[in-house]
Amino acid sequence: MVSTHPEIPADIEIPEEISGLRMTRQRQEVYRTLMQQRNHPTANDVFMRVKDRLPNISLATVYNCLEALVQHGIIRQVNFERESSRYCSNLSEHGHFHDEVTGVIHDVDFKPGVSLADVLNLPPGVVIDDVEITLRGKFAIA
Amino acid sequence: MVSTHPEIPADIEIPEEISGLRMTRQRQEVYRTLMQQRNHPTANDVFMRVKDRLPNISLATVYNCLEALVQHGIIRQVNFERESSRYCSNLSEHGHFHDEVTGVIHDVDFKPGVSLADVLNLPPGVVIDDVEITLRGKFAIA
DNA sequence: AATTGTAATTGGAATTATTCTTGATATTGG
DNA sequence: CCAATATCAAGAATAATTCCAATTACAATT
Repeated sequence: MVSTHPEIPADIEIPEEISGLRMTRQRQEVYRTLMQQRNHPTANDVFMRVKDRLPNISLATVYNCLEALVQHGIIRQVNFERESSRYCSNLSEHGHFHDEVTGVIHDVDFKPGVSLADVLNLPPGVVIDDVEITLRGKFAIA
Repeated sequence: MVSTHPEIPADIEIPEEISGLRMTRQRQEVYRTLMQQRNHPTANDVFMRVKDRLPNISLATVYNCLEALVQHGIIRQVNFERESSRYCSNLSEHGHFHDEVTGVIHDVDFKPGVSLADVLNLPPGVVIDDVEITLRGKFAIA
């Protein structure tokens, strides 16, 4: 099943600091946007949305904030082909299904209890730090 | 196990036409390079290598050739994060393991008989056209 | 409260991979 | 052979992202 996100309150309480990262106003707003807008927005999408609350924020700052959040494991960066990076606050390990018709990206969860090693012939002795699973396709005409 | 490639002869016989694509000299050389150099070269890597045989070829032509070959399903284009695209003549369905230490990319085969649907909770009714599995990690210190 | 050092932000310039454009060249079908 | 079409080369253009230098904010001391 596609993961459904729990309802996100319009205003999220964001702590002063998350895993060692100082949460400045800009970072808070970037993070809040990603919590609320779970459709994998690009940096520019986030920029436009955050401007409502911080009209003076610059795109470079949005990039900086996104990078800082990614570095600290607070959000995930997702790449599709050569398109703009997208960002995602869903930290649970999951893949992405990219609907070729609508362009919408759906999170796809792993079935419980499966491990990659069950599926792939990994080189012996590897330690996997990160996995990216991307599917492209369409919905069958009903 | 990591897929090993069969030995590639230094000079490969390349037909005039592959799956409807006219194999011009430039496309032949680009393709030959990918057959011989199986370490997932970038467009620029291919360019530099092909120049030995076709000194007048341009980078734009290499891009054109690569795109034509990808469109006709003769090679695969692989993306890692936001890096330059890489190209790959291994058409069997496989994933990639990106060694963070050395930068080397290893092909990773699926275990026989496994299907993605066994592993992922796909949205009902989807038709998957393409799968991309990318792992990042390192070799454990022996 | 002022000071000092560090980190963050801004705005614009720079970079990089890739695509586009245009005119020249080659190739194929009639 | 000639016309139509496809391909190529060279460089310009583009788009996403990063870099840079100059402020600004913040935190910890004094």
